[in-house]
Amino acid sequence: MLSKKAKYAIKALLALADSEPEEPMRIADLARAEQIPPKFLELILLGLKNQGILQSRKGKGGGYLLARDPADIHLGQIVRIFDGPLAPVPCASQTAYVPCADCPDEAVCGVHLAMTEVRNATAKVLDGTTLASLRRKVRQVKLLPR
Amino acid sequence: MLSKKAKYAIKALLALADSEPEEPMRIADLARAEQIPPKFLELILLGLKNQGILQSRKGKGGGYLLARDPADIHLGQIVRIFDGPLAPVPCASQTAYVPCADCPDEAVCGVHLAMTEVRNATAKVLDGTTLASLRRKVRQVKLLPR
DNA sequence: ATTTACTCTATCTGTAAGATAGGATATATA
DNA sequence: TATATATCCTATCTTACAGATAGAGTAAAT
Repeated sequence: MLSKKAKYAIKALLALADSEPEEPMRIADLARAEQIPPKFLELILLGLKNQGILQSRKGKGGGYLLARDPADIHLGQIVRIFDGPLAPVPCASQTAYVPCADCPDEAVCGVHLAMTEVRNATAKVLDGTTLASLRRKVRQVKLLPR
Repeated sequence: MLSKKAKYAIKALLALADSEPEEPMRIADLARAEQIPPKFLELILLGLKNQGILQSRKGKGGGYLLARDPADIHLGQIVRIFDGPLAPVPCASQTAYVPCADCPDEAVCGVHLAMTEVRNATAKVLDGTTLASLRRKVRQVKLLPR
């Protein structure tokens, strides 16, 4: 399951990627636009800032803006920040590998084998999706007659 | 994250698929072989039985055995039993779809779009893997020189 | 009858998610 | 320099769930 934090983070980042590049957005505005509890969003944006995804400006006219190009911000990174490794089991993680204490031989473990495939499939999608590419897809759908 | 229940279930089922087809295995033996807390495994096997994956025999010489052909038991089914839908968000689930209360238009939601891709990639792996196919892979690795 | 092994319900503990509160700090501008 | 504005940061609350254990009940074999 994707946590609310990760979900809200993606929504907020997407909104920022869709707004004026040099114009900061306030927490309160972002929260209202994306239907997110403001104080909760505050925490999330702060986390994203500490990870170098966002930058902030204090005081009047302040707020948050993207610290990097939307084409350089991958969903995989966002999800990992809030929900940890993508792999369903620690022994299948590439970025945060931890062996199972009980497993005598990982190479021959069915769970390890199957879950490594799941983690690779997930990583392919999330590390292959950027804020820019996702925004592009959303826009494409918006143009479609419905 | 894969729950311990789902993980233990897969391990136990794999062990059963690897044992004599008509010979029941006792909870205690299965627990020892797979390093699973016995009373916890008990619950898990019971669940699998109630879902028609396993059958059981009581009394001396009793235990659990597969209720179906290993080629007919898919990992996706097992994971769904214990961990619910594969999709990271309910609005991306095929088997247990629930719309987001706050989402005005799902078709145009970036989270929905990306997470649908993740769910499809995950389902492709897990619904495409059976106890039989997984056992085959494990055996293949076992034959490899290491 | 007795042993064996599954069946079922209840319960316990710890941890984490989701969320809120409120004071501290920095910045713009009058 | 005072004041309004907005982020920064830490603490805390509540609830739910995962993981696990206990123990009495039931059915089958010998």
